[in-house]
Amino acid sequence: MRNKKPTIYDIAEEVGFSTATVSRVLSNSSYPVKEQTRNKILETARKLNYEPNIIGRMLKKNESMDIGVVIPTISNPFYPQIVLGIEQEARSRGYNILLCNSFRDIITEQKYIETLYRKQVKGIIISSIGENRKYLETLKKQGIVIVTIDQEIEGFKCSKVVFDYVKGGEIATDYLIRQGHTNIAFLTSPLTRKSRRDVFEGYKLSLLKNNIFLNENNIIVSNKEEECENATYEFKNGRWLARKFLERNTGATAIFVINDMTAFGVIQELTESGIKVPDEISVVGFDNIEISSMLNPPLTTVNQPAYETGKLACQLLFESFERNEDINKTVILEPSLVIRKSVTILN
Amino acid sequence: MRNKKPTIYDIAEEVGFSTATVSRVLSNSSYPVKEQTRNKILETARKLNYEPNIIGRMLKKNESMDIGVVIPTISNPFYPQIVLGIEQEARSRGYNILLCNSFRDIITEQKYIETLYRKQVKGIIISSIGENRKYLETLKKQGIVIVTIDQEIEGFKCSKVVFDYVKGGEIATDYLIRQGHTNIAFLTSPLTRKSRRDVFEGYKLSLLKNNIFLNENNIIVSNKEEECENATYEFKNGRWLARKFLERNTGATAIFVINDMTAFGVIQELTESGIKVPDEISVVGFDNIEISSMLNPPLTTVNQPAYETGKLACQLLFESFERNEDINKTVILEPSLVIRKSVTILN
DNA sequence: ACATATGTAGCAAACGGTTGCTATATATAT
DNA sequence: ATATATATAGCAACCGTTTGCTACATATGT
Repeated sequence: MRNKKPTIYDIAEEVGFSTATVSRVLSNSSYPVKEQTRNKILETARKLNYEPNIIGRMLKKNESMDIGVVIPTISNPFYPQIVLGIEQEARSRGYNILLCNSFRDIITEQKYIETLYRKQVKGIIISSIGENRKYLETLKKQGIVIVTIDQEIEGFKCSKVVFDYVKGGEIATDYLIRQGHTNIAFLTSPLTRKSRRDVFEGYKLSLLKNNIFLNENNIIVSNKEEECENATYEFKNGRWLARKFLERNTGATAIFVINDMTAFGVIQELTESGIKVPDEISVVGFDNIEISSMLNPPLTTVNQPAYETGKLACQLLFESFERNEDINKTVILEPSLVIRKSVTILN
Repeated sequence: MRNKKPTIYDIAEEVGFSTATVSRVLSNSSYPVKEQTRNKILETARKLNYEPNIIGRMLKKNESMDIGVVIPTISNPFYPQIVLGIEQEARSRGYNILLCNSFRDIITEQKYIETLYRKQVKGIIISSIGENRKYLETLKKQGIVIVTIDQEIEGFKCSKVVFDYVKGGEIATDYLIRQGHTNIAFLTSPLTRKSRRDVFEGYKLSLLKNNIFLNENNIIVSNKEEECENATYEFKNGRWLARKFLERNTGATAIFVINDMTAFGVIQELTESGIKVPDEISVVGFDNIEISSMLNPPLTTVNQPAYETGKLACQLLFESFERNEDINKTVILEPSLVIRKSVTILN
């Protein structure tokens, strides 16, 4: 029933040459082999449906052609784009990616890193919860290249693709102010992550710069600890935040929401409460995930180039591979505002 | 700079036992080893930061703990859910997944399958374009388990998770008719895939059953060949279809769209043309991707359980592994209608 | 006391491919 | 004719683990 997969030994026997020669032909080595011999080997390989066993090759060369990708969850649409960027870049170099959803759970993340290590990946691209620094340091010492995306790991030296969250928060708020809004609410999930604190920082910076007094009542932070970065969860969180917002009744004319997914929830809650976006309240999000343009109204938001992030991270990885050293380079991605239709101009 | 990773030899030398014993301890073999010896080995392993080299193990045992997942593109939100289902199931058994985006391109798909084969994956879960049957048959003969999802491969025997698309098309149309709609348009991307033809079949079946004459003008098929199953592309396609629909002016009061992503485009185009959904025109989609509930209005759609699909596919895979034979089982997933707010009751 | 089971450990051969080294034949240079 | 370079091929060790087989010591049964 089950054929054994052919090996170079089978081919060697069939053609009457040694496995050394067969290997050299089949691995495109630069080692010279007589044209006639080469042809005979190639032909036989084709005939037997031979495909090299990468495991054998890996063992000998002591490196895999896989790179590990650790993200919170593929279910949040921000991450698939990153993964796509990584994958495209990796594939063009013959590498594959091992996908790991950590759900930002320390244990899960740690287990995955361990597995990747055992699987001899050459590198890991990770959006980490940050608690596994020690472990990652061990890997790094053993020659595995680490690149962080989305989240930095405090006190850990490695290549990283970072995003200027502060500036992102700033330009979004600046924009609202330019449209005449002065009473601007800030709705966010818990500020447990630096990226969120940075966005908040940008918001405050903008207010300060524009001499607008920060009304503490306008800051609404969801209290529940987020279980995982799951699209539905964030959406519901948005609805919760919007309800709180309505209760507070601060007279804000605009809302800046920590991310698009949450903003969708905010908008839906407002809409269902009979409040029109943007006519009565303006909303701006953060991330610019693909569907933000498909919403009704299309969401004005801060663009965080996910695909680019993945692509760059992967490029940094390969740069390290090629130079055969840790380059510890930091690439900073700049935010930009995508103006759509969820913000109105105040007269 | 770069430490060499410790191997069982290092440990064997350190503790003064043979690699055989070390291996037995470190791989949790049932082979009896003296408690004292075991402890000494475990301790040393910990001290040296030892992690087994999976490549070596794989080579010896001749099997990897990876399974390949081939999907059109992770950027279409339907697929991440499938992938998540697969991953969760795989992880619980200690397996990892190698992610491959084929973009439904024959060559890309074929290359990926080849790579997976070389990487000695134990199984492949694939939503295939179907042209690589021959190649997959070779793999199957060599003991690699194949499970298809989403799309069947004509004439290829293997386990599959299929979805009753015909019924899906039927219940959606039934529902519209029950709400009083009799003039129902059907908007779709090219009917190159069986799943789409099936949905169309269901639509026609429902009309027939309800004695409603099928108006050819109500069938709108986008002509452009789809470049890839990309979210933005499908969205734009929806806008194009809606424009065509408006031109045709058949007086339809409801639109059945081939998938949610496309439906978003339809809704946006209608909205921007000043037509209110669902007040003036009802829309029902297909897929029930996560964001469908977040749209404005929330989309009434046919639920295709993506996460379940992935999970079941993975279970079928493991069933084959365990029984060590091809089980060629077919699991049929039933559609259900998710009623939200994009359909109005006609008086 | 002897035979038999059991506990504990090592030897060495795999797994499939790569590659440094050696060997021969042929070509080129002197 | 001799020395040197090049083309072509094989031998065998190696990558890190696993495991069938062997070996000895101890325990158990009679």
